[in-house]
Amino acid sequence: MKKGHQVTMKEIAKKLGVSVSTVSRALKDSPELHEETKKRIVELAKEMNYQPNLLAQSLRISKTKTLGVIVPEITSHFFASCISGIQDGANRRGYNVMICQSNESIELEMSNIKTLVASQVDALLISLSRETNHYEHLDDLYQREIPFVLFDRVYEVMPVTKVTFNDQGGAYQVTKHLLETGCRRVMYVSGPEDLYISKKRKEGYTQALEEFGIKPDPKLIKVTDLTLEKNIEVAQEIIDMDERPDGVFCMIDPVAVDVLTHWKSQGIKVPEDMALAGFTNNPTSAVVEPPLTTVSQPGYEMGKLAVNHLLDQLEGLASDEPISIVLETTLVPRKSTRINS
Amino acid sequence: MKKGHQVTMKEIAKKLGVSVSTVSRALKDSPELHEETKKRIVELAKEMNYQPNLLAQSLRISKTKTLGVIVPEITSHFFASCISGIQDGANRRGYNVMICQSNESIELEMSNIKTLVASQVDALLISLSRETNHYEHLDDLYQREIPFVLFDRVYEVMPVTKVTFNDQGGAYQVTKHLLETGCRRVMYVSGPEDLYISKKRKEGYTQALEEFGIKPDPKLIKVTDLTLEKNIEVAQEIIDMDERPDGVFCMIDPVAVDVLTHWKSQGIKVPEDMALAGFTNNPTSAVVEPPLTTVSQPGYEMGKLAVNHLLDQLEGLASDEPISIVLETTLVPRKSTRINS
DNA sequence: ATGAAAGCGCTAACAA
DNA sequence: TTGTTAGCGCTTTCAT
Repeated sequence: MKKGHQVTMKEIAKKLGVSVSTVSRALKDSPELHEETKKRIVELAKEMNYQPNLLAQSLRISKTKTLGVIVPEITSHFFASCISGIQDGANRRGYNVMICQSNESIELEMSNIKTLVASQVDALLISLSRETNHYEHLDDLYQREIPFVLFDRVYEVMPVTKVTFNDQGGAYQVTKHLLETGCRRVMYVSGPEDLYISKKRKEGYTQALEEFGIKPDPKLIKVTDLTLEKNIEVAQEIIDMDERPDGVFCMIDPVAVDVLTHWKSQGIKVPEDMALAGFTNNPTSAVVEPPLTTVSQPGYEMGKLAVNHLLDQLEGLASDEPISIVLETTLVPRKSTRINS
Repeated sequence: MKKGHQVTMKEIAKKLGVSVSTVSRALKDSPELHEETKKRIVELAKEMNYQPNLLAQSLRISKTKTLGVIVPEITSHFFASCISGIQDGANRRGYNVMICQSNESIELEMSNIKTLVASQVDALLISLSRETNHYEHLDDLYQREIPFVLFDRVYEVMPVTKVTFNDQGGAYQVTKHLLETGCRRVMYVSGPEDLYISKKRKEGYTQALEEFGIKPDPKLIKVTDLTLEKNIEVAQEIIDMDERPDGVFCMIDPVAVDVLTHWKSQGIKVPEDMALAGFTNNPTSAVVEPPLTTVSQPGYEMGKLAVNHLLDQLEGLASDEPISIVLETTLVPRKSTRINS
């Protein structure tokens, strides 16, 4: 399959009997040109449907006006929202975006970085894979002074700009909500314990308990690997407990949805038997029965903020000093938690 | 924010006292080199962490090994799945992918095409925006011999490769299912009538009715613009009908979910009062109460097929003749339709 | 087996 | 006001 020919400056120049530089100047509206020539060139360019070759341009000025984005999973609604925010923010400022997904694999994450760097992206926005537990590839970027920011799934000690949610605060809010609506034995269903968000949300959970004078009970913490099977296993374990909790806070909505589904199949009533809450505000959480109390994390905003700050830095509008941007979350109370009065 | 320096062939050449061409040859493992020189070069390159500048390479060989993708909405689960399939397929064959979303706007669609073409992508995969009702921008691509395929939202008469689902077949399946489970007054809730899928699914709906000897009744067709408000309005109109349908097939899941939610709030029981079915098999359709009967469209497969055929064409493994690939859908019966026996 | 040179399409310093 | 020249990093003939 052949590819059609693209009009170049050279051709325009030849047709008009001027030099390529004149064409170049005319096309970027340089003031030092004769109005007449400029007009002729611009008109012919339009007529011939000239499109600049961004490749050549980038090579020449060593800037691609392209950003690389790496997310763990494009099909996750949250990350899709982030991407959407990044795209919109980038486009508005004349930048393009190359998106890669790591599929939660550190290998792919590293190879994604490699190709994006080879493609000469001006900077990167990265959300780390679940598997990522060593950070040479990030160190390498840092070493080579390739600008990047981390968002949502960050490596805390990396001295670059990081954009995160106040996970602890969100977990605090939702746990407090459970306590305020009458729960006294609140359980936390955590994801893998080395995950940043697992830890942070646990901290918020503990904080709320302590504020209510409740001593955290290790029996009231369960861990899932986030697979459907394990989620169901955990759901069943909760049913089987001698002393069941009266409220359960799951680290992310999908876990809560799986738990809910299993419970319903086992005749457990939510919130009457046990209250249930999630985190993230996925679309599904709103449509399950009963609708799930959760914590909303605006991914679109996160993406937009991250890209805007990155571009501010790139373009010298903001200091290069790495900063940490923390977005607040909001509690979304729904029927899966008791509306006590 | 400055960007770090990248090692070039020139530097390697200088360090080793050889020419750039020799380095180039060594790095692509040309057979006509002295083994010894080759080894020295390759080793030094690795040591210096040399990464080829894809920009320069692309400019030279006029191939970027990059594909452009345009989807209406990245946050839609279906399109995210398509993208995922496209990415995986492309990466496996050494290609990168630049993704854009049109936000269902023809303006953005056109400008996306423009930037992708300017970025010299080797080919495009496009799913048209809802707004797209004229096609000069596609004609233009065609004229300029820039390879592209259309997927899911296609322009039927365009002589390029198109990948679609058997929408008519899917609609037929689900309507037939409604009829087989006892419905006799089956309604079709359509999206905007100029949409390709609105039409195709209506055809399948009509076909099933006719097969059951039922004459299509214009009163049993309603149209929504797919907004929440209009969906609810339609849901209420159905409730208010003198002669209600006993089964409703909505063109896409989100509509069905909105209808279901509204009905539940009005005390309508599904499927007892009316059966309900959707199309697409969105994640939400599985978790609503009752779970929604729907038709599954594997987006990942669609993306993979589309990209593989495109690359086959690009690389001469398949004929350039445009073909039409039609994927079959599968009925996913759930509790929102009566399980009659 | 290796090097010199040209050129991909563009920009920009320097000349004129 | 415009042209000439060099060069971004790479590949690829053509010499040697």
